[in-house]
Amino acid sequence: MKQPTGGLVERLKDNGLKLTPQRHLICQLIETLPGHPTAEDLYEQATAVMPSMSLKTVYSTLYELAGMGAIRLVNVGTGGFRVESHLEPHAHLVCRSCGQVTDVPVDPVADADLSVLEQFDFVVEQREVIFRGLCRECGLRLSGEGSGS
Amino acid sequence: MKQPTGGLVERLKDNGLKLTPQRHLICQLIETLPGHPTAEDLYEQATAVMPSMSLKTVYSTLYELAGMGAIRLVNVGTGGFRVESHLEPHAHLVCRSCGQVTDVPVDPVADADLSVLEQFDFVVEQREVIFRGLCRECGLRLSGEGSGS
DNA sequence: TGGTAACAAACAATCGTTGTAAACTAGGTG
DNA sequence: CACCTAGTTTACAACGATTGTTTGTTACCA
Repeated sequence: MKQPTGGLVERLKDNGLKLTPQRHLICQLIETLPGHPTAEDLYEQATAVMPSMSLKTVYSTLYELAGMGAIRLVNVGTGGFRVESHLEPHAHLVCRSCGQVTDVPVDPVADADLSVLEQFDFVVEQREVIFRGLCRECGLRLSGEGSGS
Repeated sequence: MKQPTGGLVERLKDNGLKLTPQRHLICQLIETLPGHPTAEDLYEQATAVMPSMSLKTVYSTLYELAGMGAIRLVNVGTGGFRVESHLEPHAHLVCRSCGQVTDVPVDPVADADLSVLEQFDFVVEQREVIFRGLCRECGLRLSGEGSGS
């Protein structure tokens, strides 16, 4: 079994989708850009290389990739979703000031007793853990502004 | 023992805000409506009683209540935020088919070792756990449609 | 070579939300 | 009581993110 680490392009083809230049570029960008880009981020980067790229194409391609499980689209409440290409279970830190999203390579729910869920007859397919607060920079900046002068 | 005004109205007054008829109604609705209403839900219910109610007033009041910590506004990725008047730590079940949000009275992160967070210099103020999947009704409905018994 | 199906582009429309400015309301003052 | 002021609500326009529609454009096949 090959681990599709950088295999977005492969995944597209495996799922019967054509590898168009637009899709190729979007896949490359997803694998290249650090952090959790938004659709808009990808669009900006894409138009720098391929000016004719449509924002609609970015959205369509993201939904195609998400539909085949190659990426995840997460909504952390900062307006718009973000592309998650790192699929192992992990948590997110979301800064309430700058909106930055950081991966925490730990699954806080892993050891939890989830037997309570059974009584809800709810089929869990995915879970999401978000820690909201202030990142280092925003913490320093805000406390500096507040007490300074 | 039903509290006629509930706690939200008190909180408003304690925070120096006037208890206008609009705010009173919104507070009542929040305490009355089951589940996790959206701003739009509240607006619908409110206009049924007070037709002049503006959607903007609903939003403003919600942000005022949230600002004083009387409610929480959670975004579970179903478009728009939802009002959470139940503030104890708990998780959410979100159905990917019908969008229904259900409280799970358990805090799966409670026992987790969060010392990893220290290395990120991130001040956690709040946490959110979401289980995504299919609720009972949607699970039955979809499997019924799919396999056609 | 023309036909066809998949795809991308342009652009308008939609949804949830927010900004603006005008209008209203309650309480205090003479 | 008419008037002032601060806080509040309203109508309405605007906004950012996303989606629908329509019209090309492209690759491929008989």
